[in-house]
Amino acid sequence: MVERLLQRIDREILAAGGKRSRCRAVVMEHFFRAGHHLTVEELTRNVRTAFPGIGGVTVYRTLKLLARMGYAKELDFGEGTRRYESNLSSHHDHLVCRECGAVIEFQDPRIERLQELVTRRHGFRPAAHRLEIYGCCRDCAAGGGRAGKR
Amino acid sequence: MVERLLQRIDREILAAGGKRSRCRAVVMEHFFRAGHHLTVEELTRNVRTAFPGIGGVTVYRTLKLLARMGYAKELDFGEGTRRYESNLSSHHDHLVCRECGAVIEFQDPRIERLQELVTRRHGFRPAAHRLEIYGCCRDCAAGGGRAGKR
DNA sequence: GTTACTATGAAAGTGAATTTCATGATCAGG
DNA sequence: CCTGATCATGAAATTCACTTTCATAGTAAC
Repeated sequence: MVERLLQRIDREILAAGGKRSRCRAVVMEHFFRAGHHLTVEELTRNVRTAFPGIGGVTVYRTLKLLARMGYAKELDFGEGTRRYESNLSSHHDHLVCRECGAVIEFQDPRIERLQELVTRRHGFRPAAHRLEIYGCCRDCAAGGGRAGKR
Repeated sequence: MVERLLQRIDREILAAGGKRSRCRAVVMEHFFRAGHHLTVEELTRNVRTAFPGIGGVTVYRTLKLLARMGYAKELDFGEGTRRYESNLSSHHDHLVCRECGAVIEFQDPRIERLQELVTRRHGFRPAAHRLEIYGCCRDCAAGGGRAGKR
């Protein structure tokens, strides 16, 4: 599943004049296997468990490349550092807990539809949007609020 | 109108142990008089026309102060630099044109209501949200797309 | 005034992200 | 296989927005 995808991306890179590389393959594999919303630092840590020598710069470059190719999306929850997520699943928005940092994905076609209406009213041609709701997740609201989840 | 507001903020600062200052007053006045969505750099440029000597650091500090006091809101349209807007008008969201950088504000109670429903479904207690729709504004879609508007 | 603060701005410091550059891989074609 | 040509890599340097530091100037209370 992920293998198939990596092969496709590899072919695309080759067609564009790029070359295969072990490092990049490892980074991409970890990126697509990992859940979502990874910072570069987190992903670098993960990758290093399997490939200790890898430089953080390469992770940056690989994610930028994936973003340019349309396979990754850059997120910004206002933490001062970017997060990346695979762009393969369908569109969704984010609930971000300000207590523990948990991120819940959600999707609601009614919101999408309303956005259509709003943009049309302003003669605006929508290309993308981002909706983030910040607050307090169920666990944190309930009691302790376990830290360091995400 | 703005004078009244500035007096109120001044009193609040005094009550908190701060002191009056010419610089800060000028920055605040320009901030509240200017439209919206200013970067620190833009506001600094504006302020310098009336008060040439002022340092950018003071503008940063004043905006941070206003944000802490709840009179300003920090925005982030993913440009790599923050924008600030007065927090006095009612809640609204933003249409951001990727061609010319124009920002249109809009408000739709139906979107707010749907967000209520979504968060409740996830046991999430919402505190704030941000919705930005990126695309192409009417002017840019129509023809030339005048640059440097915003 | 005098004292005790706070505000200011130049310069230095942060931290994430990017670029540079010498070195190491990878590919195409002899 | 080699041999170039070119891309990929990573350490170090750079950039850029933003923050902090620190000596000086300003402001308020006495």
